[in-house]
Amino acid sequence: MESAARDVFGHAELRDWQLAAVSDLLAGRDVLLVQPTGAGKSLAYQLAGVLMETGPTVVVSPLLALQADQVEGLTERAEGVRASRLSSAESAGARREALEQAGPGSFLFLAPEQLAREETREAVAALHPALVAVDEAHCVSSWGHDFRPDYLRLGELVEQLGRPPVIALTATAAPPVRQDIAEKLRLREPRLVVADVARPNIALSAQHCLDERAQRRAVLEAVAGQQGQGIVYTRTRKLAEELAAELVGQGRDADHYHAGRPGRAREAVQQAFMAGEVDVLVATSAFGMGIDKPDIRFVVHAQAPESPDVYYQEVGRAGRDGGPATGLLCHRPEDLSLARFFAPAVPSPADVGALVGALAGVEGEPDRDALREATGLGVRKLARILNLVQEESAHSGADDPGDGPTLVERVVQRAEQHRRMQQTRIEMMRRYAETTTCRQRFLLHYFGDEGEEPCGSCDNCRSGATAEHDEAVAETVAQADAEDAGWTGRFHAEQAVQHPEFGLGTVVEVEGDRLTVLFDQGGYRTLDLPTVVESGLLEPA
DNA sequence: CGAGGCAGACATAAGTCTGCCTCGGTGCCTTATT
Repeated sequence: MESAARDVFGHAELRDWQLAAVSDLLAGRDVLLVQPTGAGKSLAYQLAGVLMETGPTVVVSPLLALQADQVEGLTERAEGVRASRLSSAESAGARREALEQAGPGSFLFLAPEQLAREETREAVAALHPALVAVDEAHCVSSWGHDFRPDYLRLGELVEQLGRPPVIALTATAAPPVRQDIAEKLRLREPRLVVADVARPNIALSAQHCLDERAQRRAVLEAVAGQQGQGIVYTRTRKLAEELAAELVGQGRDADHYHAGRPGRAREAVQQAFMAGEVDVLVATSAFGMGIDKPDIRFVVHAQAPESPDVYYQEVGRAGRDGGPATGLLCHRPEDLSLARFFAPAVPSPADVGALVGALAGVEGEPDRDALREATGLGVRKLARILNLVQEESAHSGADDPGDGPTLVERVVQRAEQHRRMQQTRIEMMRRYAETTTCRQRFLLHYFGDEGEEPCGSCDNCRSGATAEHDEAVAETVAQADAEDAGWTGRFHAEQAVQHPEFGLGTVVEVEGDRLTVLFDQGGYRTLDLPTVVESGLLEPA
């Protein structure tokens, strides 16, 4: 491994986790790798790929532009390594050539939609791939459920490739996202390699705004006080354009980026930002995936995003070089209404029933055109419901038991559960915005890290609010102990618990007389500890 | 879920108010037209 890293990639040394991941893959074991961008995540699958002797490596990657970058980077950096892309943008000739040249040690990049096409999948399977890498694997969880449903099929599709070892890679993933990835990709007892998620050089802060005008003013003032390059994230395209125009009016080199701009303009803006010609990029969530720019000094959110997951991913683009950086969230409660609107809708029992009916008696992979014909559902809705039905069938069978809930009911419940999870993530985002304690620590706990030390650099730590909060918590506990209240010390972070309504869960955080639990069924919930203990609601599982 | 635009009511001038409607983020892919 080390000589291949040196000879092929020019890397003198490998990190321990890279060695561990590669040797697991070579031994045939699946890996789930959670490491920040720039840490050398890609090298793990690339090194394993060149060492595979029986076939090529298939890399599933979400964006065509990202695939192009990866292909280019790999061919340039690695001595004598073949890499190509398979997408709708390639001519028939280029596709044929890519498939013909894909031998052992080479790399084939494609989107999940390509693997979902029978023709492509069969051609790729015939190459007997020795390894599958799923890059930006959080997309499985964040996009699979509604936006790009083929992401949810990856587990099944990879099995049809002969099921070589699979490595899933992502920069950030909270525990339920990790579980979702492992489940949906059908990973087999994967080795979990998780990096320390702390980013101590990013000074976090949040500002509550009373109305839209105050919110804009807060953003513009924050940017005016910043040196170096930065990103302003908005939730709508319109706001991105307006804020960029105002910044230009103030004499800043600003521009805007969103999916509504023509492809060429997007490319040009991104390049200008990477080259340092644009100071402030005002963007929707369209900007960022695959961006590895070390010297972004600030990330300002002009509106609150839909979850701490998304927030940390976006704010985490600041200060990759380890130098000082800031992350400011300008928020109003109304921001989250947009997030609620965007949460995937629960399909109606009638639609689910129509699909379940149309599926009756169908063997193997159903013909989607025929299903659309039979149900009258649109492509997207159909894909979403079909995923839910197949998930539920795989989980507890497609047959309706005599007395239990029917398949249709179970599918609707599954969708409701997913929506509930999403809603509680929104609620956690609200709590982050409004917290009076250390923001870094809040996020670390959310991502499953137990550290108790405050960061010292966020707004709450600097104002003394964290210290005040921690003192009050300690006092509450001390007083309860003095009164022998009986609820202190009963629960701790990471502990498995059971709730009569929400089912199994894991304690995320205990703060004095409140605890936050992540439930499999109910999502994130904050409970009153004395009540919980008194009524015996929560049992250690 | 909430913001913003528009029409119409109200009432007699250019304004407010109400109700109704529409819109809002991420990207593959395919196919038809310039």
